[in-house]
This record gives sequence, structure tokens and C-alpha cells, in this order.
Amino acid sequence: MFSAVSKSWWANILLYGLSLGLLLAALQFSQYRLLTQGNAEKWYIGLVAALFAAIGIWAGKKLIQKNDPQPAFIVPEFRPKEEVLERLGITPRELEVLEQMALGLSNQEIADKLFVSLNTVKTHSSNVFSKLGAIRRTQAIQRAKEMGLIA
Amino acid sequence: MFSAVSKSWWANILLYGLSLGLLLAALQFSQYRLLTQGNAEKWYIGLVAALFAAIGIWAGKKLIQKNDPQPAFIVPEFRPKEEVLERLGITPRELEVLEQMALGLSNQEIADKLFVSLNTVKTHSSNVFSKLGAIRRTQAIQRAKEMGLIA
DNA sequence: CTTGAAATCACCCGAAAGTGTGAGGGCTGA
DNA sequence: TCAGCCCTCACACTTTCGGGTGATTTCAAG
Repeated sequence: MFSAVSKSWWANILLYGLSLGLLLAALQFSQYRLLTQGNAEKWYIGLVAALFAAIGIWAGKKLIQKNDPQPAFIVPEFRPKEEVLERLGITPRELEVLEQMALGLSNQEIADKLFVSLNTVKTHSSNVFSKLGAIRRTQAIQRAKEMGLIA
Repeated sequence: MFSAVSKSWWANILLYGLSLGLLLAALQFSQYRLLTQGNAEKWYIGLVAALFAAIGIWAGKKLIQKNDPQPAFIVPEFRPKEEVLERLGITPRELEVLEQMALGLSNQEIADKLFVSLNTVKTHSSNVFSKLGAIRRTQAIQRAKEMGLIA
């Protein structure tokens, strides 16, 4: 995720630099044609200014959009924070139960989905609660979300 | 909310136009001083281009930040989607109960917090469940979140 | 081989959640 | 004034949760 953001960012920087370079080149080229006509300078300067303001707006827009970590449609791929899991001693199975809980499933439904008994799910969820310092499943979900354990 | 956005937007347009005008004026003024020095034009043009690119980026940034409702760090201020609330017929009080539920509070705690009886909270939550098509509070929370009703 | 963590399951019991029904008061628009 | 919505509360009932305790199995590390 971090590398992806950096990559987009550098791509935009390069893109912006490239566009700026190209425009400067075009500018250099047309300079000799226009400057010979005498009083065209003020229009020329104005045009350049407007053009670069426009490209600036465009570039700024692009940069901001990429810097914002909330694209929401590109890659919502979620990864639970391993360090928190280890610190709290939450096992993989317990995390699975926690995830299903957050989806709004009952213990019985989780049991069916994970092919274990209802009692097993209860045990797992009880362990999760104590490890999260929660006394209700809604509380556990809330805490897990703000800790980055579940999406 | 809508009027505020429009206001900010127009303020930015005005600000940008003003800056552009000032720069053009400064440009006009310095033109006669610099152009007399002969080969200063290319540097001059480049400076103008860079300057306007910079101001363009700044303006674009400002405009985007105001237009984009997802800045994430500037204003986390959350607003439930009114159209969804109306479509489902969820009343203000029901939404309040829903929000407290999502924070992991029990019905009794919600009752204490909102200064109503436990039975009242139960009634509200029952109504919320049926309106959201949920049969459990965790499910209701999940649905409400993906519908943008709660944070 | 022993020890321990993880996963599995069972039973009991109290607390919380959720359902259904009924009802009264306040406010508003027809 | 009256229908309709909202908020409020009650009570009985069923279901689900959550805590506590204990047990078995598997598997990997010591």
C-alpha cells in the first residue's frame, strides 16, 4: 500500500515535470516567431501565464487526488495489523470469528460458516472479548475497527 | 452545507482571479524594466511560467480540497445521508440509538445516556432493525455503515 | 518425550437482546 | 378537530450472548 502510493506520486511528479518541459520547449520554439511581430509580447505573456495556470491546476488536482489515501474504489484491500494481533495474543481462528462477527453474523451462523460447533464459536469470541477488553460483541467490533484489526 | 460549499468555492475563484490580476499587473510593470536588458526574455518567460504553475497548483489544491468531500484529515465531520434516512423512514431518535449502538453500548447504557427507559430503547432499536432489514444489532451496524448512515 | 499453545466441544446459568402487543401524550398539517 | 407521525413506556415471552469451568485432540517446540 505504501509503495503503491509512492509510485503514483512519483509518476505524477514525472508527468508534471515532463509536461512542464514540453511546454517550455514549445515556448522556446514559438518565441522567435512571435517576438518578431513587435507588440505581441503582452498577449504572449498572458497566454503563457494562463496556460501554466491551467496546467498547474490540473497538476495540483492530480497530485492531491493521489495523495489522498481515500480513493475507495481503487484498492480497498485490507490487512489486519500484525503487531496489534501479536501484542494482544489474538490467534488466527479468533480473528476469523471476529471478522464474521463484524459482518453481523450470529454465533450460530459463524459456527455453520466455519464448520465448527456453536460452543467453539462462543469460546473463541469469549477469548477475543477478554483480549480486546470488551464485554459485548458490538464493543469488540468497535475496538477492533479502531485498532485496524478488521475492515 | 450546500451553501457553505458554494461560498467557499466562489471565494476561491475570486481569490484566484485576484491573484492572477495582481500578478499580471506586476508583470506589466516590470515588463519595461526587464525587456530593455536584451536577452532577459527567456528567463523572464520561464519565471512567469513557473510562477503561474505554482499559483495554479496552489489554486487547484484549494479548489479540490473544497470540492472533494473526502479530505479525511482536515474535516472528519460526518453527516448521515439524508436521502437514505428518508427512504428508509428512519427518525432522528432512531438514528441516535443506532449511533450509540455502533459505539458498542448496551441497550441499558443507551437508555441512561439518552434519559429514556430500557423499553424505549428496545422499541427504537427494533424499529431500526426492521427498517434496515436487519435481525441483529451487529448486522444493523454493518448495514448502516455501508449505507453511510453512521461513521 | 514432555510441555504448552491452539483448536475443538460440552454444560450450566444469568444477563442481554429481540419480538409482539398495547397504550398514552405531543405536535402538525389537512 | 382529527388523522398521522413520533416519542415514550410497559409487560410477557423467546432467543441469543457471554462467563465459567472442564475436557480432548493435535501439533510443534523444547
